[in-house]
Amino acid sequence: MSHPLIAALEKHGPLTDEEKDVLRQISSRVVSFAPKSEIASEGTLQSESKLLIEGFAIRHVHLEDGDRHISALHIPGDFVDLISFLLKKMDHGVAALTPCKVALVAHSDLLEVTRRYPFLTRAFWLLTLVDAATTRQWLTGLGRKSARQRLAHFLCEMHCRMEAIGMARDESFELPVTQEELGDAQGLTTVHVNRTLQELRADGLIRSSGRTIVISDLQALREEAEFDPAYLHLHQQLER
Amino acid sequence: MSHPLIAALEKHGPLTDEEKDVLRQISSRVVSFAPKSEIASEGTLQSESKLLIEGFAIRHVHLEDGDRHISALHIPGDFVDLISFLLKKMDHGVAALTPCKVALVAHSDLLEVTRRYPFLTRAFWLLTLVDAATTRQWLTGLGRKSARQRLAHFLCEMHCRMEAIGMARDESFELPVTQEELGDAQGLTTVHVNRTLQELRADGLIRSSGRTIVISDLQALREEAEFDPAYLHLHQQLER
DNA sequence: CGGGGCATTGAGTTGAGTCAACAACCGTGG
DNA sequence: CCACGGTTGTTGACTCAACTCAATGCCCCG
Repeated sequence: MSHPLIAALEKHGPLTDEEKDVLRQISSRVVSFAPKSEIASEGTLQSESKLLIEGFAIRHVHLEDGDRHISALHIPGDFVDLISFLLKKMDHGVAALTPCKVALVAHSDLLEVTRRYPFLTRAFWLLTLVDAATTRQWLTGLGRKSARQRLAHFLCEMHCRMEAIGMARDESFELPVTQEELGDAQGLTTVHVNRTLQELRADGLIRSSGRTIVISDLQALREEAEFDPAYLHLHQQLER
Repeated sequence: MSHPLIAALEKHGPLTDEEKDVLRQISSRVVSFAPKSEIASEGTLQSESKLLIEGFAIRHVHLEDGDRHISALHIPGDFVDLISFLLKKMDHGVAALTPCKVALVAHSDLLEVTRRYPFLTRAFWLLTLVDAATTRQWLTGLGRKSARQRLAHFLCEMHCRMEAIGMARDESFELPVTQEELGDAQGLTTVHVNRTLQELRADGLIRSSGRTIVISDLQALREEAEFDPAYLHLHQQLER
């Protein structure tokens, strides 16, 4: 397997050998996290950003009444808290959903990169922009779409992203997320998630057994959800 | 009045004279937009980013059923579509709410800046991160807070941001937004916005006449909303 | 083979939406 | 200076998508 960080950035433009070397150097420290453990806690100061190499993680915040909200689901290759490079204090937490392997990238190294490698800098910046675009997409869903549309949209998004990193086979992929977590992400209760998923199954749009999602009718699901993968900017090219 | 772009970036660290010159040069082209006109349209390619100098603007998307969602409200000093520098194709539109003055910053100039001025590059990047943090905050509101809390939170946020650019006097500020627009932003209907605002007024948290908002009890409003201005990162300093 | 997540189901409730008037405000043209 | 029409704000009556509460079933793992 090629280096996940290099792979992620190369989608947006070819890298020089020197740049690749730099990326390998700054991401060589790898640590593991157990499921449910916090990779970066809300309110803390970070001195390194974390690149998810293996496993799934979420970005979440806790409200006073004990409620939780999940604002992102991260998959391998995601730079889960690149934002903490410039916004030192975490305004949300990041937690492992499954066993995770994470590369620690020191902020001091990132600082050096921004001084010397403008192209890499823009590539990193781009990653945070795509992240933000995804958040906006979720926002629109929560603001104006039905539970059914939101879940459909979420499944389309995950399918697309998993496919992009080679973790979807045909129309099926692993989604190690409970219905409770789905609800916390899409602003729904567990009960309602359950019923809505049943509807999607009954209507022949998806099949799912345990953690495996199979999209039976991608076309129809995307129409339901008004899903257009453009916002993921999977093929956005950067100028040198 | 000092230059709005310089003012915005200097909050995060002192700039050199050279850097200030560059900023002045790249933002010297200023154009006007009438209320309701589109500053940048959804789906189009941009070759310049737009800095709002005067007036209010929104970021919005339209859904198939004719519904609209507003994902941001921009005030003077905001770089409304800095993201289009790297994500050329707009995944949302930006429209003027009031008469607006906008500085056009060519993407080619931004590219040059990223090549030569690492500190400015990081400062620009930071702006997009704060923007994203705000979007996440709205997301959490839509996902897990009541209409009342969301509106309270929105008012706290606007108060804070307006104060930061010197456009709030004491606890009052202008908010040239209709109840319909408020609803489109916070995922509510006009009717419900109306009733909820009345509640906030009745409970002595705010007063409002026309476009002027007066926060009567800032402390109480913030508690209601669980508002913590940290996410606005108004004083986040950047290293050189 | 027993306990702890998860998923599912049923029944009753509610925050927010819908629909439909009506009132207040504001700029414009006569 | 006023009448007019369009936009925005307000109200009332009714509906419904999603929530709450409370069981029950299921499956995996030790």
